[in-house]
Amino acid sequence: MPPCWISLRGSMARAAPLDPTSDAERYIVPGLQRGLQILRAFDRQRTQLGAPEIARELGIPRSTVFRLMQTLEYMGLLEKVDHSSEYRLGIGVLSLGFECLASMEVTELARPILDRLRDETGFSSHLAIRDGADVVFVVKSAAKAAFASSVTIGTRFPAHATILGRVMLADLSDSELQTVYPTGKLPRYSDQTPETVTALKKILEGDTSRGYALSAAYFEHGIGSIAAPVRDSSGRVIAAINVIFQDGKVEKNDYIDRVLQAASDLSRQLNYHPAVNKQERRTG
Amino acid sequence: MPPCWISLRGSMARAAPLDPTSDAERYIVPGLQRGLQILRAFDRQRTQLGAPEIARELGIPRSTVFRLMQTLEYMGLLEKVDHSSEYRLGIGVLSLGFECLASMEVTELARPILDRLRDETGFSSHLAIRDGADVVFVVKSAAKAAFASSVTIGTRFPAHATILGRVMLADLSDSELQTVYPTGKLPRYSDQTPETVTALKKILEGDTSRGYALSAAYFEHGIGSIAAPVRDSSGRVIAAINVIFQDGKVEKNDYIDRVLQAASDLSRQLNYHPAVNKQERRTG
DNA sequence: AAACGTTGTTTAATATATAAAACAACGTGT
DNA sequence: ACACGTTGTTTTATATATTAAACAACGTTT
Repeated sequence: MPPCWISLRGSMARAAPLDPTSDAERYIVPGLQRGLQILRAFDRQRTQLGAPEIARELGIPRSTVFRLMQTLEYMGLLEKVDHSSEYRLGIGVLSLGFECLASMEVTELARPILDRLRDETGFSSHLAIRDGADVVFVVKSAAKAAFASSVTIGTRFPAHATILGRVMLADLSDSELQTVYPTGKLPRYSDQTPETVTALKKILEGDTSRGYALSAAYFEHGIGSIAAPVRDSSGRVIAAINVIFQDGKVEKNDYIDRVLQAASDLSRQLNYHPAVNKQERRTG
Repeated sequence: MPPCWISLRGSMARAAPLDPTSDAERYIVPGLQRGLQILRAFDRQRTQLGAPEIARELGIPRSTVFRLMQTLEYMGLLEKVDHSSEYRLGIGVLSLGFECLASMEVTELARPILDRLRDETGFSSHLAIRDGADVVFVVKSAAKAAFASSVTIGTRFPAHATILGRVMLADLSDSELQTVYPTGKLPRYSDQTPETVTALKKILEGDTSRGYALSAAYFEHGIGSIAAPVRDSSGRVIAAINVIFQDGKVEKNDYIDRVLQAASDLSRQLNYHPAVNKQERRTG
C-alpha cells in the first residue's frame, strides 16, 4: 500500500488564516487560496472528487466550492469526469508544473548525468531538491530492471528521513536548521529515524565528513540508497543525486564513487569550483 | 529563436468574463482566475517576473496583483527570487501537475513502450493527448543522438498543424470537429498548413485510411514525424505516439511499422480490441 | 540636489464574492 | 408512494475583497 506521506500538502497551508492581523498571512486572497486547496485535494489515491466531498474535507461551504470548481474547470485545471458530477485534474495543470521544471537549469543538465549513472549502476537514479522540510523529486532516470524506482516526479518525502534529504540538510547551518524545524521534534518513520534535531545533527556530521550518505533504513526497510550533494557556483548544496536498490543485495561501496562522480559532474556544470582540500575520487 | 506558440495559454481564458450573464462564464471567481493567470504568465522565456510587469500585461491593478502574488507565494506556487522583488514559479506547482500525470494510466504504460520505440528507431518518441485544438506532450523519450527532441513535457502545439494532432483529430466526427473549430478557420504556420476545417478533413481522411500520418511540413520545415493513434477499450483515440527526425535524411517507410506497433501495443494494454477488418502489421 | 519615475506597501470607500437558505432533481429505503 | 438524504444550482443579504489613492523608499535624470 502506498504510504500516505507521499502527500502533496507539504508546502501548503492547512488552515485558513486565523488572525487577519497576523504577520505573514495578512494579505491572503481566500478565493485563490481555496481554489488551490481544491486542486491539492486530488492525489494518486483520490483521482476524482465531487464538490460535496471536497467541501466537507476543506470545511468550505458547498456553494462556494461549486463556484471555485467551476472556475477551475473554466481555466482548464479541472475537467468533468465523463458526464458525472465529479472532477479530475485537467491537463492544464501540466503546463504549470513543467514550465517550472523547464525554468530550472539543474534539471536540464541533470538528465544526461542521471541517465549515465543509471546505465553504470543499473539502479534508478534521481535528482531531488529541498523545499523546507521536504525533499521533492524533480528528475528521475528509471532502471531498466524489473526492480525500478516507483517514485514519480513531484513526489515529496520528509527530508530528515531520507538519504537525499540528509545530504541536503547537512549543508545547513544551525540557525537554518532551526528555521526548517522550529519545534526541534521530527516525526518517526522507522525505528532508525532521528527524533530530534540534535540527533539528526549527529548523523549529518558523519555525512558531511564523508561527502555522501548511505543506507535508507531511516524511512523504509529494504530500500537502500546512496546520495551525494550537488553544489552551485557559490558552493552551497542546491540539490542531491541518489541511486536506490534493494538493501542487502549489493555491495554499496562499489557504487559510492559513481554517485559522487555524477554529483560532482553536475556541480561542475553549475560552475562549482571545489575547494583545495577537496580530493577528487575516481574509480579504476 | 523558440516559437511563441509554444505557449501555455492554450486552454486558458484570455479575457475576463465580458458579460456576467453569459452562459458558461457565469460563476467565475475573479480572485482564483486572476491568480491562475498570473501563474500562467511565467514561461520558458520569462522565468521571473515582478508584480508591475504582470499587472500591466494582464490589465489588473498593481495592488491586486501584489496581494494575489503574496497568496501564491504563501501557497508555495511562487517564490521570491533571491532578495529581489521578482518572483519565479515555486516547486509547489510540481505537486499539481504530476499528480495529474500520475493519475493518467496511459502515461505509466507509455514510458517503456516509448523507450523501446526510441531504442529501435534511434529517434525521440513522444506520447501526446489532445486538449481542444491543442496537442499536449505528456511523455517523452529523448533520442540519445545529438539531434534530440527539444519539446518538453507539457508543451502545447496547434493540433491541426502537427502529425500527432492530425492523428487524433482524425477520430473526431464532423460535429466534434465543429466544436473544436467553431469558426472553421485555422491559423497557418507553414504554406502547407490547412486553412479551413474542410481542407483539414481531406487530409484526415487519408490519415484515417492508412492508420498513421506522415511528415510534418505543416508546422515546421525540416522536421519529419510519423504518428499513430492510441485507442482505449471503447475504441476511441485517446492519445497518439510519434517519432521525430530530420526530414529528408531518413527513409520513412522503414519506421512506420515500428510506430504503428508501439501505438498498437499501448492500445492493447489499454484493453483495446481491434476490429476484425483491422490487419496486424509487423516487420520481418 | 531637486524633480521624476519606479516600485513595495498600506489605507479606506466601494464594488463584489461569499455562504446560508431555498429550490429542484435525483436516488434509496421504508 | 412517501419521506429522507444527497447533490446541482440559484438566489440574496452580508461579509469581504478590490482598487484608487496615498505614502515611503528607492534609483535616475536633469
